[in-house]
Amino acid sequence: MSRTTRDILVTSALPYANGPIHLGHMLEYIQTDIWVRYQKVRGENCTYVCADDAHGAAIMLKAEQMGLTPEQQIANVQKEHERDFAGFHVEFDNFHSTHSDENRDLSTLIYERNRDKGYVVNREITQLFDPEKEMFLADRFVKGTCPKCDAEDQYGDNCEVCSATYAATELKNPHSTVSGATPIEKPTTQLFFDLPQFQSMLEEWTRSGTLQEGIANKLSEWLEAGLQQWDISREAPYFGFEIPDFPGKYFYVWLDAPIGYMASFKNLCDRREDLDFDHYWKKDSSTELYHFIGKDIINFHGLFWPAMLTGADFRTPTGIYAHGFVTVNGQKMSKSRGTFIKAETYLRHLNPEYLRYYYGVKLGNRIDDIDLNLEDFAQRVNSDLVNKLVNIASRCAGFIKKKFDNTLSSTVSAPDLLKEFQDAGDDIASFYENREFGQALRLIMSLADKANQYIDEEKPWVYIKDQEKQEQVKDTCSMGINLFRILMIYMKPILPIMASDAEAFLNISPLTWDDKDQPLLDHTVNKFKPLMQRVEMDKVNAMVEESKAEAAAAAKPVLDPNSPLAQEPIADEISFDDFVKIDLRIVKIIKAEHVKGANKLLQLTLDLGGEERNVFAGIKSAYKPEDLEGKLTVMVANLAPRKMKFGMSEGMVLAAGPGGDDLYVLSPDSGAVPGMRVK
RNA sequence: GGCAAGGUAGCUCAGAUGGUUAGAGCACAUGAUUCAUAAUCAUGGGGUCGGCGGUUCAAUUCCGCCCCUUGCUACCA
Repeated sequence: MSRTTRDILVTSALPYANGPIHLGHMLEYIQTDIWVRYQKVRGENCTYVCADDAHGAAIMLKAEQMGLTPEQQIANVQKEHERDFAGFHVEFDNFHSTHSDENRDLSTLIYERNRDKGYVVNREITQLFDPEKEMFLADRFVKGTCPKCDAEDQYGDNCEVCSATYAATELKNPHSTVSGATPIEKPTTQLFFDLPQFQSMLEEWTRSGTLQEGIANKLSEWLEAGLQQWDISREAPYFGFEIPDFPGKYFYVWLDAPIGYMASFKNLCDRREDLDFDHYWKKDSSTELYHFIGKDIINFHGLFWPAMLTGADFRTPTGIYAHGFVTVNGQKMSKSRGTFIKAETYLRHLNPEYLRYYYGVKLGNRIDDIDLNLEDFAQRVNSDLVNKLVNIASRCAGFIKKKFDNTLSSTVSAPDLLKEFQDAGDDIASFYENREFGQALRLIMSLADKANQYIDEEKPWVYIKDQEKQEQVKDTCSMGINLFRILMIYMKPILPIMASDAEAFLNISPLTWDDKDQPLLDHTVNKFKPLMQRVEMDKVNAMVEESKAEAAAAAKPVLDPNSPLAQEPIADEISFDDFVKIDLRIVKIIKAEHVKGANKLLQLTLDLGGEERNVFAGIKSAYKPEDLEGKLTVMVANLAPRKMKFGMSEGMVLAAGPGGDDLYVLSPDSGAVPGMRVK
């Protein structure tokens, strides 16, 4: 079979470097990875790149909240992201970052080319500005009362109660969610990408036929409504790339995010002799370029991105493949229900190939949402993979080992069946190619059923008892193992680890698609070991419980490790009755003096409003006696007297702080007089 | 509000340019079997295909209205 090898470049959307990967994200990376592995097992020259999306105000603020620089923040997150992807066997050829030299260069290049062709215009607009934080506020950072229905605490772009949409400047009682300050309106000059100039180019491009129907519909909606200019600049402070000829302004994160695909590939090309950047990205390139994305970002990839590329004389994508969202047990992922499951949490409990298989079963080439029903997940995986697929090898391997020295027979006992399995490869391949993974798997599993039926009919466990029929049993089981081998070729994009374990069992080099045509004859295999354990519902439930606990813990504000609360957590709850036992009183310090021989103590004479108390306080390191005399403070008046080395202490004054010179005696607001109870 | 997608057996989903008994897998029931990780094989029960109305000889499939779910509604990453 001679055919030209395809040069294919594939991307998944860049995960935002703001938080952890969860099972919703994983749908896309698993979908892409399956498709890429399919291309590779078919022998195509397929490259899969991705990167962290590292820019934007949200990341800047998140870093600030964590007490980190944005660079530290994105480095930490990238490490976690790469770990999680590897955990699910998502095999990128390169995983880079949008905060990289390559991306800066390419973003600048694309910007400058578009600018020089007149696709970038300046315009003055009015935006909300946080006077305390001294930054312009995106809609999501402004909250206020809905101008339509008066619902409180609504975001700056639309109301979650009456679902009205409006401009942030229309909100009543707006406040900045960053500082709490009332934003003011401030004029600013911004750069706009002149998208309307690409109207006809985009109309043509979206009708070119390679887009999914759902995407084409969606895009034509926008195209019919008329395109608007796109604001591609943001004001400092902003974490991103400063615009070369516009100091103080930065590229909007969505400008440089898709360019991150190119940057990641560029970064890889610089390390790989066989990959040439221009070959893939030049205008009219013969290579294929596919972007896997979620349905929420169709506009960026279907309108802005091809327009920007065209304006900068680069090629446009061959295809944009959008998928729907993940629901869990039929509902939106929920932190309180424990169905907002992080990749990391899943991996602590379950085998990643379970999820790869289940998502595979659910995935088609449409934009429908996908439900992860946990009961169904466990049953489906167990039934299909363990009971059905692995069972074929498992039930044959025993005979081959015990009776035939692990050696397969030299003849094919059911050539028609073998041919059926081989011929199905074309249909399965075309399902994979068209991202109809569910249909591919349904076909594969129906073949697995046929293999089990075949073994059932041949009854090796009966004939093994008949000395005359030994060869027949060997043929049957060899046949079964060969059928299993073909199925593993077909499953390899979905289950890479099980495939490699199967290769070890079969004692063969890594399987490729075309190996289906050559059965294993007169070949010695290795000892069979279980290739997959069943999903246990207990583990699924434990994962959900852990996710619940994580969500509850995350709901509490993140504490700076140096904060007082982190140093000394709040003590166990007490009742009001417990509290009123403590009699706190305002006192006046009428005399304060050093204690001879004491390192830490000052001796205070306190006026309790008619009664005097002698109290020793360990505050010498922070206060001079003369600074204290005449001050009002608070004491515990009913504390049992305690005999100390230097005399009797009749109570205790209240102070805060860790100690040393970091101590602060409490003082009441003016007006309080000695003897008043504090409660 | 507008737009889009979806609402088919207990669960997850196929499917039909309108036409004989609407399909699959899982789950369930019965029987067979015991080689296999309590796996496998055979048979079976189960659905007025979201609701109402219309077009038609005939609609779950076309049209209209309604209900429910999800998403989008461009300066939000």
